[in-house]
Amino acid sequence: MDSPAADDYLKTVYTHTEWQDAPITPSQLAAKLGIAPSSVTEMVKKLAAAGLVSHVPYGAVRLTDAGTARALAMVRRHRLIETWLVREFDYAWDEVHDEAEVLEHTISDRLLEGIDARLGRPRFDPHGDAIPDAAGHVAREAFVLLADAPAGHRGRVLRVDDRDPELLRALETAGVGVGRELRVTDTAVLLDGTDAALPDGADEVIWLTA
Amino acid sequence: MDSPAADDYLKTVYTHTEWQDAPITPSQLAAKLGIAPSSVTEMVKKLAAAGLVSHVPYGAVRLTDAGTARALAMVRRHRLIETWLVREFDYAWDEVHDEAEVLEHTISDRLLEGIDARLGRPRFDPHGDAIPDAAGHVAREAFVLLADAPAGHRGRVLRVDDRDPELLRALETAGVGVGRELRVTDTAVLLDGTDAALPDGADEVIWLTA
DNA sequence: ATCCCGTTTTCGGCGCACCTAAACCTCCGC
DNA sequence: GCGGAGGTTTAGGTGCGCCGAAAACGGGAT
Repeated sequence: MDSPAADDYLKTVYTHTEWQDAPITPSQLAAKLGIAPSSVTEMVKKLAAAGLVSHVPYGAVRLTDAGTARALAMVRRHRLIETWLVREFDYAWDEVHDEAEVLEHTISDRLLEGIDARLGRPRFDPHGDAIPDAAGHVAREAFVLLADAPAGHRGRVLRVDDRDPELLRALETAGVGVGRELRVTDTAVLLDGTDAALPDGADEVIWLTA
Repeated sequence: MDSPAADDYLKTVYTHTEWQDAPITPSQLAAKLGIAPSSVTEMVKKLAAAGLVSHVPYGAVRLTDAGTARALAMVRRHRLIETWLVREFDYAWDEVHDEAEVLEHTISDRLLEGIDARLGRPRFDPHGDAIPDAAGHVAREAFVLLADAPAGHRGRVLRVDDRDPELLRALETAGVGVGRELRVTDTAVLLDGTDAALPDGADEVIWLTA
């Protein structure tokens, strides 16, 4: 059970629980992968048979240790490739996702290692997502979703979800990027003391330090 | 009719006639691609229907103009990637083929352009094969296969076939590389005036200037 | 306690690229 | 001019990952 498709499932299950708690359901998996729910049932059955996920009928999907290891390897590939495209080929942070999505399945371990070495073994990608090291270890920091941050909260932007390029560009324009300090009031989000005028939906894709 | 598989067929048909005249037969195609002859029949039929190759039943396979354009694009990708791996990741010239074989299908036009620019738009790859430019133009020089070179012939190594890594390493050891000058006598091949002691089969993979 | 509705699964099916076995052409040697 | 060997094609079949339609499940609302 090793194929690009299987790797995509594992990676998607992993990233789902990276910034929230609830395990992923089959329909959520289908939506994120852009495929029919019935296809998910089928693939999940195979992954479960291979010991990569655990799944009881009509229940959620969880990674086993073996599945987590495989997922971490894919996440590492994806994020290293994104970092590399931004640093060495001047891709903007909203342009790297699709290319990385393909290359993560096709680059050899050797080339990946070469890229990692050349980049100086970075621990975070351009969106602030942690890059697992070759052994699968991940840097972690306490976080809160901007939408959940209470009035008065101050925090550094830890991470911006990379799935909506348009939103990413809007944030760029607004001056919001990984590392920037934000302050939450009950009516607005402040950047350098003034209203950041965030685009719609921004509070659902920005994570701050807790 | 555009798929990695189709591109592999087109590329293989193209490269077959790059250093010799006769058009490729279905069985030769099957052998080079490592698949069954019947699979070739099937795919060639589809390629012919798409106007990419011409083929009469029981006959050889030839590229149409459209097919040639597609083949040149693939050859360009393959050779640029090989060049890049050697120059920027210290791959040896016998190690690049497999990685390039995969990446040529998955790298975007944009990234390819970035690689081309970064390499300074090279016109030859590490084996001496010409890299078509983005418009499909190829540098060409008169050549002769070492096995066909008459006694007394002197020439610069234009190209070494890259399909046999073991042979490539043996040539490396013997000191034979692209650009080296060879002299053919009726009993030996001389490099710097002394017998180059070429490995078996070497004369079938080395091309010299005519 | 029951019903209902959204979620999940089952079922049959598709396209792709490949396979083997068997039938079929071609053309060379006699 | 014919037979046969070798190359080519046809026929039938496989695994993979996907689909839509319809059946089955199960948890919240009544």
